[in-house]
Amino acid sequence: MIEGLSARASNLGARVSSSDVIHEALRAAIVRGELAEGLTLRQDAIAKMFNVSRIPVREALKQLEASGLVTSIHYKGVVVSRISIAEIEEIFDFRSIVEPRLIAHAVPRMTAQSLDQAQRLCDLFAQETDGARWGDLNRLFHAALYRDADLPYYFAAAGAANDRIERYIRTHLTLAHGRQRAIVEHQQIVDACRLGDAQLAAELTRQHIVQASASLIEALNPPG
Amino acid sequence: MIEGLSARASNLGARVSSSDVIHEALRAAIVRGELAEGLTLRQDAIAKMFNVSRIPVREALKQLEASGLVTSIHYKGVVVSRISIAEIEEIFDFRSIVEPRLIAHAVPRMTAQSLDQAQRLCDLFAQETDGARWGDLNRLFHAALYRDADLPYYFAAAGAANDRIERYIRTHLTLAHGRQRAIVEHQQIVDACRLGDAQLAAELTRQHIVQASASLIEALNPPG
DNA sequence: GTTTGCACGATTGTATCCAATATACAACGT
DNA sequence: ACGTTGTATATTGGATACAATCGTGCAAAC
Repeated sequence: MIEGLSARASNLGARVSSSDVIHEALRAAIVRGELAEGLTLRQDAIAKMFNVSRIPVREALKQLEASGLVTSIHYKGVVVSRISIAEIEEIFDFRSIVEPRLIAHAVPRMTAQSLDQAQRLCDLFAQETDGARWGDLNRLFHAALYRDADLPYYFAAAGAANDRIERYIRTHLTLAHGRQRAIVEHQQIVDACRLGDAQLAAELTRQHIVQASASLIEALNPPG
Repeated sequence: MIEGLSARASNLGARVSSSDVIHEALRAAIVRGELAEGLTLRQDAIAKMFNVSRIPVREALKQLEASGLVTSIHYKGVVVSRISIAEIEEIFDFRSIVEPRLIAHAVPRMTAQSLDQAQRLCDLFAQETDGARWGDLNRLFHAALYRDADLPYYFAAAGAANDRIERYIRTHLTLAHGRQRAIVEHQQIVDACRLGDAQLAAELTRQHIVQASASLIEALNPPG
């Protein structure tokens, strides 16, 4: 009788609050570099965009503040966090010890399905011509490799670290040199996973991150 | 002329909002285990305690949610996050790779003043008779060792990881065995720092964390 | 010309109020 | 007795309204 409904049923209880929607939208925009560093985010303007009051906007901003993507100044507003070159280096360094641990743990647990998906994302990344998509595909690729690690805290920590520097990774990937190198290194990592060599996969991941950091820092540093 | 004021000047712009005060109070209470896991936090009750409306309370709760200390369920409320033994192990493991990096970086930068303070906290920890203070002193001790590393992202990451498990560290420290061992290991770490041996300090820190994890997990696991 | 005081608008912080939803329990039929 | 339905209450999510504060421009004073 009512079983026919189940296909159309949705989990209404899982409906997200406005503040969560706004939080995610702002997060994505900041991470992708669509909102420049130092930009002040006006509560009223955001509220109007989403057609809500300022209350959920403020809650979203508090969440962003907790993850460090914005900084708030009393009675002045919140601004998209600035990040120094030293901090970028530090966060890359952080990734270089966290992500190898993730992939090393993931390799022995990796299903053929996950491996296929990683390979597919690897190929898509190599073939994609739209520069705006490279950042997304890069992130999806890495996430696919780490998912089977079953280390939620590490996974979240790596994600948070990525959020802080993804902007720069994106610009890095637009440099022909950086992207070519990433394509090669991604394939090497996938191959190591396919071989089941966790140590190799970890070391390649570490080098991949260190390389990216070095070449990005070089590009960012004022020539002289 | 006006330079004499600088010592008395305070950053008025940094005046905290109600929501920040509430956030910090809740955070401290959860971290110390004064608010049990699974407890639902009623906005109204908290608002009355602080004599404010529910708005700043909700903002504080959103911040806590972002750092994982509470989980929110739509239209039901926020509850103090439960944490599984597997997660506790994972977070200890995370600390065991992050904190050695911090101390290794700190050692060559450590001032005599920091070293003295670490030694003082180490002694205070060993002498303190009030069990409720052990957790605070333990945390202050570790923070003192990491401060000079000048790695704000690592420092914050270690702090966040600690927040999630500090409750359990506290119970661990109330076990005579755990505390005695911590006292010895703390002194060894300080000694390594005084010698300027970054590698040794890092390795001792790693072992300190691994030991604590093992003994705590053993205590938590249902006997059988 | 520079500095000081002040009024005004813009913006944030918070209180109060309303709507949406969950939970507990009573009423009811079988 | 048992499960179902209706209803009251508690609680959250969000809108509106107001207070506190900041920034700016402008005029007055020196």
